[in-house]
Amino acid sequence: MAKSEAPSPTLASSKASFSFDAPTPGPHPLDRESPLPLWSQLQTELTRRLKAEEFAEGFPTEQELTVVYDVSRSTVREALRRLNELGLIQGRRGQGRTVRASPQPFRTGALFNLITISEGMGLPARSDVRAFEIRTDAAVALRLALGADAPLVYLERIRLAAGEPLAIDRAWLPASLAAGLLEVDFSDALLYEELAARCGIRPDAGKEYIRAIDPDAESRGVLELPDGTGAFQIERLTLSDSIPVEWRSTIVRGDRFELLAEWSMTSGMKLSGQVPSNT
Amino acid sequence: MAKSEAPSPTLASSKASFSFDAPTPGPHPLDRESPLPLWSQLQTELTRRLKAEEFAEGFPTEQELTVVYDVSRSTVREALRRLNELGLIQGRRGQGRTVRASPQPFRTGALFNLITISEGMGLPARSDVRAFEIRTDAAVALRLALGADAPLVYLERIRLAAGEPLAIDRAWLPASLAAGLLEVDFSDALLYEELAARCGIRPDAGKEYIRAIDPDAESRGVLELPDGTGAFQIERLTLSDSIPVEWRSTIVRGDRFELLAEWSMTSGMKLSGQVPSNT
DNA sequence: AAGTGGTCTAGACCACGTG
DNA sequence: ACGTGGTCTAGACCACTTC
Repeated sequence: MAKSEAPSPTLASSKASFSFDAPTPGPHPLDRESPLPLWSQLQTELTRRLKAEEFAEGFPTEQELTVVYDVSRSTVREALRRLNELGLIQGRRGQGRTVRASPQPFRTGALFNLITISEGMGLPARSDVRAFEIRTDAAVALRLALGADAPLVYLERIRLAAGEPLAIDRAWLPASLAAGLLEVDFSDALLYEELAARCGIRPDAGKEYIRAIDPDAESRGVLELPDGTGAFQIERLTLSDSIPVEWRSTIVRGDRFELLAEWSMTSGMKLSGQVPSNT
Repeated sequence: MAKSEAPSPTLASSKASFSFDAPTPGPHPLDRESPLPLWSQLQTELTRRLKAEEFAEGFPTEQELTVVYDVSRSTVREALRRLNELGLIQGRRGQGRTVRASPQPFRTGALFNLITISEGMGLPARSDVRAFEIRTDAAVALRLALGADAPLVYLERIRLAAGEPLAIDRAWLPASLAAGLLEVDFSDALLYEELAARCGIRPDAGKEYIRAIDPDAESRGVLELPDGTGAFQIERLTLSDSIPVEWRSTIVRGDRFELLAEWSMTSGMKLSGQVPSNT
């Protein structure tokens, strides 16, 4: 059922439109010349279509996907397995896969709470890009377990929320892994999404140091932070497959952000960020 | 290399010992008649051998496992994938798989990390008791879900670490529950321990708001906090059996304390406090 | 009976780390 | 150069659900 008698062109039917790059609806072809694995491309592609709500009338079967994207069933399953782990879809033997209502506010192991705190906070992810280039930095390279003069992709952004500065965000990534990011416009993109889509890197572990500081005059100016107000400094080492992929240092306005830790015997601990609820 | 020229019988070599059921060392055969998938049996089998520390000298390669257990590489990989997800082994392209040191000393739900942060921090819990009495406080009573003029046990302490001030700690508890505490000398006692011992109250849930502030002059004086340094404000509502038992407000020196959050796909999140590891 | 996902096989080539 | 894990293919049979 629900076979694609669709008006939109499928990939299998013809090669008529092979150079489409615009955000057209329907399936986009995979790039067999890309260094990214096919399953990774397929995962990104299906995530895109999920967000575009193209599967409102049911998720495709494995068989359909092998035909539409012209890959083997194993490749399809590898991509679907990851989507399942991320809580985006759900499958059952005999009755196909379904799109999950909400991306699970709280998945099994993979909670990205801390990662997403300074990455969006649920607010529009507008940013002011102050620097985006290749640099070297001996101190950062050390933390990334690289040589002192290793080239690094450096991205410095002012994160805005409701039009007002919320944080200064500085990120360094090994250029050997992340050079593919350089063409992205990060005034309106999420770093970890682009990292997955363009570099095939998906953070799976990390360490975060959270401190309370009194920011220097320059930071105060950039953040428009009033006197008598403090700030968080959050430094983060991000790993993927046990390999360091990012060092990040973020300064967050203390009057616009707080951490909320909830704990209970039964459900364990949950940490989240939010705008201050009182005082 | 490391082929098993072992004294223990391998499966591939012969069918000589087919009715072994005892906990013998070495590989046990899989049961092809079992309703359990082969990969599941293999996962169980490898977990058993891991616990028996049979892989102290290196984890077998995929190729070896296909031979020893007589299954396809896909089946082996399915089992290894799960062991990896559970954090028992770790693999990298080109250099084989290794047994992971410890499956993460990470208990399921009941970590009291945050609670113990200002309660001890691993340092001697010396305190300077500045006030300890019955009071009323309308704002605090509201948070404890009590009437505005309900009597509260109020305890204010300067927490010392290595003889230097670390934090100002103010705690309010309903006098109806905690009056039994009044005879304790809290210069050298832990609040939650006394609460359990004398009042039979054991916190089992809580909520903590963590903010970065610029402390006022009085707090700076008490904490001996240098200029140009920030501080944490940590407010906590503690529950026992869903009943509020404590409201606490703590101001912690930013130069002597940091939060460390560690996150991984396999083990979830862990939050702890420590003295800063770097600037 | 037909279609789905779950399991399994026997190959193949490649990227990476080490000798 | 070699062995490792990573990816990919083209099949196959089975268990389960729905019709």
